[in-house]
Amino acid sequence: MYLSIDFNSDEAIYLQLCNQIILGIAMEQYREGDPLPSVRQLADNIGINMHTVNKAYTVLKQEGFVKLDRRRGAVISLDVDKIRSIEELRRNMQLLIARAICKNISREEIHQLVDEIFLEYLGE
Amino acid sequence: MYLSIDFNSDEAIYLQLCNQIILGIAMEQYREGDPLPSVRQLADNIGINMHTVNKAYTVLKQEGFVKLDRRRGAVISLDVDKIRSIEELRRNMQLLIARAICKNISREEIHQLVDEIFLEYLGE
DNA sequence: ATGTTGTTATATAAAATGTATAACAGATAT
DNA sequence: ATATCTGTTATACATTTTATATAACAACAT
Repeated sequence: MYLSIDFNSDEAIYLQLCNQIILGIAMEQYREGDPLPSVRQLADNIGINMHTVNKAYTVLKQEGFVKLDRRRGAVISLDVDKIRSIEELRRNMQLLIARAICKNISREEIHQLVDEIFLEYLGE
Repeated sequence: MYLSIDFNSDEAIYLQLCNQIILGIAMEQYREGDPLPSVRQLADNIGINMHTVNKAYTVLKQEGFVKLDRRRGAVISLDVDKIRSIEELRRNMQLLIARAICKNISREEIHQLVDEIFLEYLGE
């Protein structure tokens, strides 16, 4: 479990946690059913407060990446609401592509970037 | 100048302004050299504070989308630092794609989405 | 001169973020 | 049973971010 937090980042700690865990799932470091560290363990490990980790886990639960269980703690559990996910992806992608167009980045360059990232994640 | 602000959004007003203006540039509603409304005009128009608009304009300047001029106000002016822009795009795209993979969205579906958005923006 | 720019300063209020303790109920292992 | 581990909830506090409210300034246009 390699979670590196940048305390000087302008990004909130709990969001950094969310993003890195989602990256870990995408890169198949974590799989369905795998447990995450308990909020107290992870907080101690990183050197932050328990509630910051708890907030990250709560967001991940809300967004359908983990389930929280009093017995086993936080467990990777993917709830795939594909329609909703694509809607959200489209909204965010629109903003990224708008910025890209303003910076003279072409459609082809974006396609290539997408392929590179998929290769990096899945070797696909 | 259609700028619609959602006051109930969790997204900060000045960021909504930034994003909509960048969308406007990408969709070629605004072109290089076009003036934006003055901070006071736009603030009055929307019904928000002058400084909120000023912050949006300052961020847009910082990110190379406009130049600010005491004479003419804010003017669309694209500073294209392509290398830096691609780095930023890659970082953000990595997060989007990680989320997409977790939600069983395929590489092909993302390519299609990119094409749809380009069509929407540029008819390209 | 008057009015418009962006800019800067100060002050205030609300919300978001992160920390610090503490306690609770459910589950597990001994 | 007891101790220990879960997530959960509550309270309190400090800091930062966000947004507003006034006010004034220098540069420029008419």
